[in-house]
Amino acid sequence: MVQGHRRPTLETVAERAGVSRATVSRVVNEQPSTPESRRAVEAAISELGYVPNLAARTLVTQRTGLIALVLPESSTRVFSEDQFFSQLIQGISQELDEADRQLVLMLAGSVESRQRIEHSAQARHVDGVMLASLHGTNPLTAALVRSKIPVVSNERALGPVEVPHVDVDNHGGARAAVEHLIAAGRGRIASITGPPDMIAGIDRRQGYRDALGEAGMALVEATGDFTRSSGADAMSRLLAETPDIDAVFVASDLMADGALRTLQREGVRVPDDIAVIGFDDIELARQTDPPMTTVRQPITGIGRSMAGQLLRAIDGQQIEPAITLPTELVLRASG
Amino acid sequence: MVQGHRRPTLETVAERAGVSRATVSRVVNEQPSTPESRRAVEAAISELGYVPNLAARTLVTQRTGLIALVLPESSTRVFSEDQFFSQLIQGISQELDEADRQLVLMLAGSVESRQRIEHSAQARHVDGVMLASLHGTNPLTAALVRSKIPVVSNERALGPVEVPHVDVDNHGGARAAVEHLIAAGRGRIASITGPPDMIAGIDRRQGYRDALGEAGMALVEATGDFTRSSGADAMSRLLAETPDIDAVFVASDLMADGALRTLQREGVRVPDDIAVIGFDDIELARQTDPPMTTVRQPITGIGRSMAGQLLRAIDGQQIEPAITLPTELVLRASG
DNA sequence: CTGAAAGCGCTTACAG
DNA sequence: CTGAAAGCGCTTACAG
Repeated sequence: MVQGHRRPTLETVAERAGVSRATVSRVVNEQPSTPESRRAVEAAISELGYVPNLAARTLVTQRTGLIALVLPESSTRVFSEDQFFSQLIQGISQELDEADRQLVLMLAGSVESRQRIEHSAQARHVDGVMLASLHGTNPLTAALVRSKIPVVSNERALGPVEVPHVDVDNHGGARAAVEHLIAAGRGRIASITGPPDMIAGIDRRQGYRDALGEAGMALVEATGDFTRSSGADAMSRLLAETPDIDAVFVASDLMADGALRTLQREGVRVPDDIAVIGFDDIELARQTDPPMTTVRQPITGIGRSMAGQLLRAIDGQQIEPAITLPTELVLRASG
Repeated sequence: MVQGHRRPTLETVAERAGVSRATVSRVVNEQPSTPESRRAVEAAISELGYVPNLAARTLVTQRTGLIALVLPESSTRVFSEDQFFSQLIQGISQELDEADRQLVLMLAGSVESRQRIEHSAQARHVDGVMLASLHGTNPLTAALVRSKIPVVSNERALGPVEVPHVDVDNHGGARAAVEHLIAAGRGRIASITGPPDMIAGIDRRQGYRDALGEAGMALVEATGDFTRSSGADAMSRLLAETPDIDAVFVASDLMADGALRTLQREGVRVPDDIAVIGFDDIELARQTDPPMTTVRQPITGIGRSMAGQLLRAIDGQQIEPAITLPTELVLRASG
């Protein structure tokens, strides 16, 4: 491969191969051509080290090959220890890799960054946008939907705008966890809930409430924000206010780890005195003491599915307005 | 703002404002123009909702405004609970936001993805590349340096290639931690080290060795891979093989958390029986029981500095081949 | 300061 | 299947 002073263009390759630019373009884009010209072009390409210029291609095709993932930078969750976003990105990457698309990460922390993202979408700097855990009230969601760029979210929107989404059965998962506790004979079941302005917080709480309601049992709730320390604090409050509880359903594994640490410090035995069940099944759940019973959600699968849906939407296909992936109760020692 | 059927172009704006395309371009790019034409153009822009086409601009300026961050997807660290990458990204984003550049995330897991990244760099799909914790032997590093695209790494390369980097004083930080243990009267100090093929693992281990060597004390080492479970396992081995140790310097907070869990399970008191010091000072360090003494490294600062250096390199400026940021021993209860 | 014009590097009907 | 030509939407010397 010869390195010239400047990058070779289609023109250079055409000259070398003795064909027209159009023919080179067709070979590059794998369109029909005679074996001879294909061979000549391919030889020229590798001799010159030709790589197509993305900008030029984008200018005519109106496709950038870039897919944005918008994350709420300011959220305590993104940059907490929670593995949710890491796993989500992993799933998304797998799918985009296969489609030869490039992931672009955009953090929607400040007002300015939100405007930049909105701007990027309007200018079609990217072909489509994935929204992850933006609170439903975030103005960005509505703005993107309005701009008509293909969008997929990882949860249903809270506000009036409709946005296609891929989510898990938060309600059913929470309900299954609580029903398991009831079946195990637990009589006073509390819950450490997630933020009341996030779907994951709302739906899991509702699952807890519905399960207890059907059993005619009383609600005992403490609110957290999906961080470990909020779980630890919530557990302390529960212990102080309702010392007779014998089980806790915690809306995330990280909060459950915090709760377990509080219980351990207070000398409360798990699960003998109080059973604990988390939600997520991140790696941490296998490493707590005792290992954590939890509701597994297929985070990587959400990522793959979101990316797949978005790719189809960009392709002009009709996509389902909502996909709900199943959860699964994983029994370990804590509850 | 009027929404036409298709996006407005410079041409449309020029017509509406009654000036030439060149004048519109100059106003958009904040070049000198008379107040009157500026006003007319700005009015037309907002009426039409004009947003410049990135591809067209890139085609002529040869700048994309995109900056890549390449992460080793396969590494256990990226998608572990370790907050290192999250914080690094946060720092990078702050800096890029200010410069109005867009971050593009590229995961270098598979051979194919590495080739795609190399390809992207050659094709100048991005203006520059940041490398984070790619093992020095990774062929990608050399390939990028060869392609002459501006590159900055978060650690010095292990192989023969030189790459500008921003790192922390791993050696000095480790040394300070161990010297603190010695000064506190600990007589048999072990270390749980990081991977021997990563700079952070190598340098922190050397800092431990040098501090012990000067004090004439014997080395007691167990190797981990920066994950929590590897820290727990290494601690178990140390306890079994050298039960007389009274302190451990652990090369990362996450491994130190694993070690603390092992000690707690084994009924070993911290710091009374064994003192523990970690490295990183991520949020977790404040939440362990007891709270962790650790070596703080300014991860967000590394990100900002990397991005800053890269931006300067892209700008054609000469940048320093190496920047080393200081670490700081944070005293809490564990050691 | 402004406009006419060239050119960035591709793709894609349109003929042949 | 192939080539000549137009065009994607900008920026930027060059005159004036």
